[in-house]
Amino acid sequence: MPPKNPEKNSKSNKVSLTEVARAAGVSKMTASRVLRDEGGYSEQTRIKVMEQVDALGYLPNRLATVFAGDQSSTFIGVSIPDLGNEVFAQVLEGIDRKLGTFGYQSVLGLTQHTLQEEENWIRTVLSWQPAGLILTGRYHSARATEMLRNAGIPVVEIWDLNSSPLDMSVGINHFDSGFDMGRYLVSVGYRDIGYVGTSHDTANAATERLNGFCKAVEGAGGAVIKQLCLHDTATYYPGFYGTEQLLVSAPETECVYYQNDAMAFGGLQYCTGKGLDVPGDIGIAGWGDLPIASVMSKRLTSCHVSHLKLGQKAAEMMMARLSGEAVPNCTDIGFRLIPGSTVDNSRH
Amino acid sequence: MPPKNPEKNSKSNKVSLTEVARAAGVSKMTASRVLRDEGGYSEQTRIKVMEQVDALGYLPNRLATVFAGDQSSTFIGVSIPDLGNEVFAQVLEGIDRKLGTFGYQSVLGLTQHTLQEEENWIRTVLSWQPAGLILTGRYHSARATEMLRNAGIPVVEIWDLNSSPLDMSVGINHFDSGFDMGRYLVSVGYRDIGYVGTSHDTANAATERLNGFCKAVEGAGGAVIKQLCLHDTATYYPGFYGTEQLLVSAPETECVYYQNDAMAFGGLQYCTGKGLDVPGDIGIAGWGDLPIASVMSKRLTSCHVSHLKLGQKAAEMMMARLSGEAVPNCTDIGFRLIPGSTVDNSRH
DNA sequence: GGGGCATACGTTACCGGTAACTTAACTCTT
DNA sequence: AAGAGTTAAGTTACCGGTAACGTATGCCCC
Repeated sequence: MPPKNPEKNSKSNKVSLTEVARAAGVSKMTASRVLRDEGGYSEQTRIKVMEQVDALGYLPNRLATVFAGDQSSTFIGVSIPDLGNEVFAQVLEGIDRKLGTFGYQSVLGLTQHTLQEEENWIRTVLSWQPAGLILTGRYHSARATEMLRNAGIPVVEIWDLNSSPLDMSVGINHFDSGFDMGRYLVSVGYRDIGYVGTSHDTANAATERLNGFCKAVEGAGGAVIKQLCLHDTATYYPGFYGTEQLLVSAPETECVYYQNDAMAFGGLQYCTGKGLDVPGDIGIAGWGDLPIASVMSKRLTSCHVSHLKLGQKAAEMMMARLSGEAVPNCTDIGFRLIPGSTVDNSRH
Repeated sequence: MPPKNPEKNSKSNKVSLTEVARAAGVSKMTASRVLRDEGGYSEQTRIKVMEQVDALGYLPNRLATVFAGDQSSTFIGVSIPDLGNEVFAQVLEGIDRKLGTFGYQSVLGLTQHTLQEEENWIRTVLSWQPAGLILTGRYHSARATEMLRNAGIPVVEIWDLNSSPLDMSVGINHFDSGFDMGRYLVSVGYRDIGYVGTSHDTANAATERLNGFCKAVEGAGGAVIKQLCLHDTATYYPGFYGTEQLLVSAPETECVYYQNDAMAFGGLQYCTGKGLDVPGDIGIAGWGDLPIASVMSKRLTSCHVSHLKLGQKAAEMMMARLSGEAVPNCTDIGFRLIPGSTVDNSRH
């Protein structure tokens, strides 16, 4: 199995159509017609060819077909920032499952939230002639944008809703989702509010949520008294220690908004561990509505987005476009604020 | 951007090496040499070619190179059961990140824990001439096994340690990990023990953990009084309601072993919600050691496996093999029992 | 009974690169 | 000054399929 002996092994066990045809005593064109069920051959010939296909274990080389330009590939390049964040794993699951039902494959790229990584990946994946690309985020480097335009293949930008996408876009309006949460928290009576998130080297959806959040809070008479942007990943433990940092530097904080549910959950655990009552002493709100919420006795105040559906929708739009259907270039899958019980809605 | 007009669009904006060469006034062989930095051309020529590469936005077509058989592809097919399970997402993250550092790409396949899905995916992905495959699990259909042998490419089987793998294997011994937990639970004094997991249509690692667990428990004088195998996914909520079912049908249960941490966490939440003291009234043990454990005040009794490292190791073994290095065909990355505080180790 | 027309093939060319070989123009020897 | 070696190219063939076209039968029907 190891390719120890390149010159011997490189072609040794790969059976080509030519070999099948020779074994069956027909031309490779006839064998090709049989395999593609194209007609123009006798039943006898079909049987002869299929016998050899089975006997030799022939597997077609799709590279050759695509390369020859007779059809496009069934690759869809999919870029995702990271899979440590459960929501992105769900998105990818939705994408790949849906693509699979159409006989397409995901070629994965983890871009670690950086445009340079994304650009490098785009360059590589385009060289494999994918049928289309699904990219997380609306921001791309100038070179990436140029390559995408030149590629002439469908592109779906997911996550951030993008009213003027490169091609197609599906997601939610993160500014609005932050805004709604800000308005909600102030409406139930919070004034001094903190934020705990992580910093990235580039504008992203979390930043837009924060922007929307701040605008709503300040517009409604509250104040975002402290914004903590950790140089860390947006998971449980940074939420935990970030909350400690926040409460040390701003002990008057009445409520904390987190970049996502994992961080919020870390914060919740920090607070209860310190003997603080949530939401009596402090309110906690996250974003994303993790599956773990389904078993929590205290429902986390959050914002629900169907990540699986988002992925599925992206894949569906891609497939529709590839089959020539008209596709709206911008699809909002919506979100739903979850009041939960980690903020106190009876402060008034 | 949409491929509306097939005959016009199919080739329209894809610049080939021939066009670059013509524009630069050289033969395509010379252009090829420049792009591969092969030498045998003047500095003047190099500049002329590179100018045209930039001007025309030329991207090489790797399909052609691989197809011509001059080098192997940089695709690695990666099959994963599902991404809803956080541990598999971590494995995939480890794989893809490591592959990325070598310039390789993952072609994903979500096999939903079924051998038939896996077989179908293997057939398809092999037609793309991947450089190698990384498969989750040691069980494959007969046809899949045959295709894998014929393919003549490296294969890494991950997750279950496999002493006689198809080619290479990396993972842990799940039987032993279940065995250790069984022995531990009996050693601290539990006798009537329950199990909550999910059922699959095929033998898998969770089944082996259960087998090891039962053997240890029974060998040490305890009893697995009830095994609940839900027809559901192995996540939080099934752990929650599965625990209810278990405790209704076997109220004498002193301790519950779960298929994984997500289910165990669901069970923990069910028990505390019902006013049961954990571990005072009932013990709870899981498997996998989820990241969320880092913020829990009560550490879940579990079994730690470095899933990210598992993925990285799999990718490293693949890369080592592809570069011709000798690779041990079986690598145990080990596990570590986490006593935690959801079982009572002072019952004696 | 010969022209028209399916049917069942075979032949050729091509996709975009690269290996292997060839060629033309220099440079350097002896 | 002729032969050898080097440099910078160009030419040809090939990978594994498929589109487009060519061709040899057999059959029917006026």
